[in-house]
Amino acid sequence: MELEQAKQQFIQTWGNFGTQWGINRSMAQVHALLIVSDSPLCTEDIMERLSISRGNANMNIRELTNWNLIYKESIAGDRKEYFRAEKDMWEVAKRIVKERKRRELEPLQQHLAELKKVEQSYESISFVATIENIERLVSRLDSLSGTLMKADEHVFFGKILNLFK
Amino acid sequence: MELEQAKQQFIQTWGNFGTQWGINRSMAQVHALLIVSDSPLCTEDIMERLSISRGNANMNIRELTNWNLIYKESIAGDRKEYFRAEKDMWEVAKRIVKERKRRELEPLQQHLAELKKVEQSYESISFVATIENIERLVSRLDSLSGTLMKADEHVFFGKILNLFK
DNA sequence: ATGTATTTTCAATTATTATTGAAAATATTG
DNA sequence: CAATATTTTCAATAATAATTGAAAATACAT
Repeated sequence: MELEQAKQQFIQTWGNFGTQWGINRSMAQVHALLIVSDSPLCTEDIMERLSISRGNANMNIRELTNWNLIYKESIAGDRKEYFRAEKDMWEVAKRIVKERKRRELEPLQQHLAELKKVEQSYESISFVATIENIERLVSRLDSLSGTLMKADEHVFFGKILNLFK
Repeated sequence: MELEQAKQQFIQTWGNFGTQWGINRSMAQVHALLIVSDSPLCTEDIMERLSISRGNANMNIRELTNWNLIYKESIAGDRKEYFRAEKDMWEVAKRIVKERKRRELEPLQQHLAELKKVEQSYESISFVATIENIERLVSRLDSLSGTLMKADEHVFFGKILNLFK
């Protein structure tokens, strides 16, 4: 397979993978494109390479910036903004986890806490127990993600794997 | 808040949460309904409680069954099929992880392996390095999920948390 | 300040995904 | 084996989400 072909394929694969996780295809594809690009790209470049509109490119670039997955980079003598991706994939994973935690786990925890305020009764006992069960799970995922964030990659996995062998 | 109201709210919340993770709203809602239901429910019950069509109910019940998140249950003297949900949320988490691993991580690993077959050249070096970086990440997620699956809840989190304090 | 390049916004459109519901298939009963 | 209950399928429809593109806003240079 040729290099350009392989990159194209990767962009496709990453896009599909994204949609399965609630990330829209274009966003995942812009991300993939920047990951496999050796030099920073501007909006025009991205529009061309992915055949998407300016609006679409702009919106997803912004969103990826919010997720801390890509950075602005200026090129001397050019007034356009260029973008490059974080290429350390462990770092990428950590940032995605961090962001989803903030955007989803935390709000979910609040919702669950609200639900426990249901009026007490014989019938509500098992409901509250279930909610508490979920709270426990969520707070565990939460600590796990916190741990993940702080842990150095090598040390973390080394210890995990040793723990259970 | 009243119990029925709280259950309704939970179903809503679980549904929204699902959509953010690539699971369709109805499926998440059927799941939620069964989680908070004290007795097993049949298709009719589910249709009514969620105001969804027979086809929709049937399809999502089947899908939840494939994910091992709900079970068929028969009620003596009734010829309809009834369903109940696994209520141990740790178990639920493990099954979701197991299923997503099988459906997504494994195919992704195959794709990545393919991409490494790109023809060697000066330009392809960094591409292959990136792919290998991703492979490493994926195989780590893979072991982590494997570990998760076998680990007892308490032991697992106890050890994790001790590790990093 | 004026003109030009660049970025952003957002209503309209298109594409995708989910849902319906009636018909077909299957299972169960007497 | 009918008759009936139940489940499944799937083409049509509806709902949702993504995308476009041109206009507005902003940033920059002279």
